Amino acid sequence: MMEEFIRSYRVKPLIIKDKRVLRDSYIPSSLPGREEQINTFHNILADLLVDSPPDHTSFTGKPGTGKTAVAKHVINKYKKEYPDLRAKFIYVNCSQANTAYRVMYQLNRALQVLVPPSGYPYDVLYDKFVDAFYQLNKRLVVVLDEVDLLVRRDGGRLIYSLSRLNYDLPEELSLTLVVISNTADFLERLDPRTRSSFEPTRIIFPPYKQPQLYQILHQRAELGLKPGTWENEALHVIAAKVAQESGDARRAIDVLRMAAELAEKEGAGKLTVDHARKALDTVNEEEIAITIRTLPLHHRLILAAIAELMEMKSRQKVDRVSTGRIYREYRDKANKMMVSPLTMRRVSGILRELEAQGLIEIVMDYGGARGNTKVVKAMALPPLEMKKLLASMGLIF
DNA sequence: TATCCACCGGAAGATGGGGTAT
DNA sequence: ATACCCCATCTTCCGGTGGATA
Repeated sequence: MMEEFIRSYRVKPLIIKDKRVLRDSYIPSSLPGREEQINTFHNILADLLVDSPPDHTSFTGKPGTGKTAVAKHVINKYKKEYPDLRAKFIYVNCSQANTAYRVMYQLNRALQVLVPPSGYPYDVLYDKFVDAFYQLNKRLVVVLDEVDLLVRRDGGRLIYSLSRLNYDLPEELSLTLVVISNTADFLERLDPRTRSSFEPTRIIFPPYKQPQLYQILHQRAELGLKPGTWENEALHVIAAKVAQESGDARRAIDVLRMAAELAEKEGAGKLTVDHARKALDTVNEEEIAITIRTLPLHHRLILAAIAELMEMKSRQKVDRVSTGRIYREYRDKANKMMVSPLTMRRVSGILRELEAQGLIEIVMDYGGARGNTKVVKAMALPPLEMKKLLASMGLIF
């Protein structure tokens, strides 16, 4: 068995030419279906060519609609074509830098200022950044990717202070913000003060349609797989399914990679429709397993409680899986494990977190005299499988 | 039309664990 | 050792909320 395992990985790849191309972090030289967005953003930055400040810009669209790729693509182009531009581009991903302090830390680092990653007063970092900015004497374009994660904690104070900064700057300096977010209403959720000093040009990223997804997959296959090792029909199958469920190019590319790996492992000479179909299922389950594995203890306990109740519901033993019902089930489990349970307020919040991670589906139930509550409508996996998965991670019931 | 259920979810504060500077 | 910083997570407090019911 061990030998078999080793052999399967020592086999010389027959299909995959360049694995990096099959990852979503790879940025190809052209982005099918996003020509309009590229054009718009390109034109906004064109102000830099006549040394005037570009407008603030916001990118909005669901995950996997090419926002980050377009931003990087256009910026790379400027860097390459106009190396002497009196401007500097800074990219910050707010999924890691999700507080004002950490963003400021990144900005300082980008300007070669060394500051500690924590422990300092925020104002000191801000002042150091402004000093370095003057010193640099170039226009700045700051990209804040996944900015919703920052705004959720910070309430937009950083965006406010960075956009306000422009009013104090001399003619030859400017700071342009490019904010990238997954939610369309993120601008509306900023506080009014911020919104009046920060009015970005909006670029919208609609989900990919099937033909565009096919083009994207075809492009990746051409670059990442050896010639003649795939059936075009397999790409069509992936494109069709993904277009129908989400239009998420990242997922489509993940599925393609998984399909190629499956074909490779089987020793098949070609990536077929069958591999595509199998990959569509596998990717989903694996993602769920990974998400659950990284969940903190109480999240898991709550998920286990939900699985328990959902199963009972399918046997008509429970009529609805509501917050209060979940809470009591969870509390019992926690007590049994000698863990002190969290409060209901917290559990209510965790339910929203589990929903955001795609593990459960919630609907509000306005039950009149029965009161209002969240009700779990569905889980990402059937309750029994969910229980099995949780049990395999050391949670015993 | 007032009441009331069973929660919702914002705000603010406590807690504890990371850090720097002196 | 002491006095500051930042920050994620959780608790406490509490004013809503939609619609069935009286």
